[in-house]
Amino acid sequence: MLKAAKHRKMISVMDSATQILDIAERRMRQTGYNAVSYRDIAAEMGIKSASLHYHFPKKEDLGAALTQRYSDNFAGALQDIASRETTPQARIKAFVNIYSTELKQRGLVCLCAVLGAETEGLPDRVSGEIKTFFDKNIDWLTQQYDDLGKEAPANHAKTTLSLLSGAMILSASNNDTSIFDAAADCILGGLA
Amino acid sequence: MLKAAKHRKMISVMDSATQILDIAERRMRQTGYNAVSYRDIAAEMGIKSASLHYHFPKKEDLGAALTQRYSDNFAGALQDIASRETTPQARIKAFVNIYSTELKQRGLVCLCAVLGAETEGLPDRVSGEIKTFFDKNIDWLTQQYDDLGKEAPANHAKTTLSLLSGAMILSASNNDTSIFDAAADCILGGLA
DNA sequence: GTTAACCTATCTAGTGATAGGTAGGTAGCA
DNA sequence: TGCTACCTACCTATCACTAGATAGGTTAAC
Repeated sequence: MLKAAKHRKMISVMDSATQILDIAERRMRQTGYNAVSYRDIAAEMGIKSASLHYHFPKKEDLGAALTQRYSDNFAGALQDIASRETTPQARIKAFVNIYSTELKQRGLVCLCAVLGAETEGLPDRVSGEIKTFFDKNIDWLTQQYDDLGKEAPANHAKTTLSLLSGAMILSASNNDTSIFDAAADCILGGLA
Repeated sequence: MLKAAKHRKMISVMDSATQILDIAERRMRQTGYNAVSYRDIAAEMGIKSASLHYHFPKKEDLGAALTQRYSDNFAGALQDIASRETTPQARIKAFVNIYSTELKQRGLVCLCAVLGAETEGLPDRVSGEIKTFFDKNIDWLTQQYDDLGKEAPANHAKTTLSLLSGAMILSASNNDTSIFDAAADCILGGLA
C-alpha cells in the first residue's frame, strides 16, 4: 500500500464501528430492527459479516450502541438548541426543525419512533434505550412549554413528541411530506 | 364424533383462517411484521407451520389479507360511527375512542401505525394496503373537520391521525397511557 | 345404498436460504 | 511481541416454503 493511501486511510477513512452504526441506523430507520441483518451491513461495507462481530459481538450490542448513540446525539442537539436559542418558541421551532430536516433531506424517520413501534419484539437493552430517549425528549419539551407559561406543560410535551413521531411515520409510509407539514404547522401555530 | 359436537364445531369453533389472522394480527401489532413467524403462529394454534401455508401460501399473502381485513373492519366502524353519531364532534370523539379502547383494553397499537414504521421492508402489497388505510382515514376525518367548519380540514385530519398513531406507539413503548390521554385531550379539546 | 371421485384441512418430512454467532488464523502496525 | 481488525471456514437454529400422504366429509353416478 502506498504511503499516501495509508495516510489517507489513517486520517480520513471512517472508523469501522462508526460506519457499521451509520449503515445499521439508516437501514433500521427504513425497515425496523428485525429486517436488518449483519450480512446486509457487511455487504454494504465490503467486508465479511463475521467481522462485524468483532465490533459488536451480538446484534443486541449493535442495537443498544445504536440507540444509545442516537439518544446521546439528540441530547447534544437539544443542549445546542438551548444555548443557541433564547426563547422557548425558538427552541421548540428548532426542535421541530431537527425532525423536518431528517425527513425531508434524508428521507428518514426518527430511529426511536420506528423501533418504538416494535418494542415488544426488541431486546430489553434496546427497548430500554428507546424509553429513555422518549423520556428525555418529553422532559426537555416540558421545560420549554413551562417557560412558555403553558398550563400542563407535560401534556403539551407528550402531544408534541407524539405528533412529530406519528407524522414522520405516516409521511414516510405515504410518501407525502404534506402530512408532516400539517403536523409541524400545528405545533408551531400553537406557539403564537 | 357426536352429533352435538359436530354441530358445535360447525357453528361455533372459529374458522382456522380467521384464527390465523387473529393471532398474526395481535403479534404483528406487538412486534412488527418481520418478528412474526409461521412457526410461532402455528405453535400458538397447536398445529404445524406447514398447515398455515394451506390457508396463506406465502407470508406476503398473510400480510396482505391481514391489512386488508384490518382496513375493511375499520372502514366498517367509520360507517357505523357516521350512521350512529350525527355531529362531527361526536364522530371525531368516537373515532378517538376506537384507538383508546384498543390501546387501553387490549394493549394494542394500530396495526397500520406499526407496519407503517417498517414500510420500506414490507412486501409491496402490504405497504400498499397500509397507504390505503391512512388515506381512507384521512379522507373520513377531513369530511368531519369540513362539516365542523374548520379551515384546511385536510390538515386537521392529517394532524389528528398522526397524533393518534404516534401517541399509541409512544404510550405502548413507554408503558404509559398518560401519553395517549394527553393526545386524546388535545384532539377533543380542539373540537370546542 | 353403495361406490367412486373429489374436497378440506391437516400431517410428516423434508428443501435451500439465511439468520446470528464462533473458532482459529493472519497481516500490519506500535 | 502484542494488539487491532480483519479473514476463512464453519456451526446451529430458524426461516419461508414444498411435496406427498392421509383421514374425514361431501357430492354425485349408478
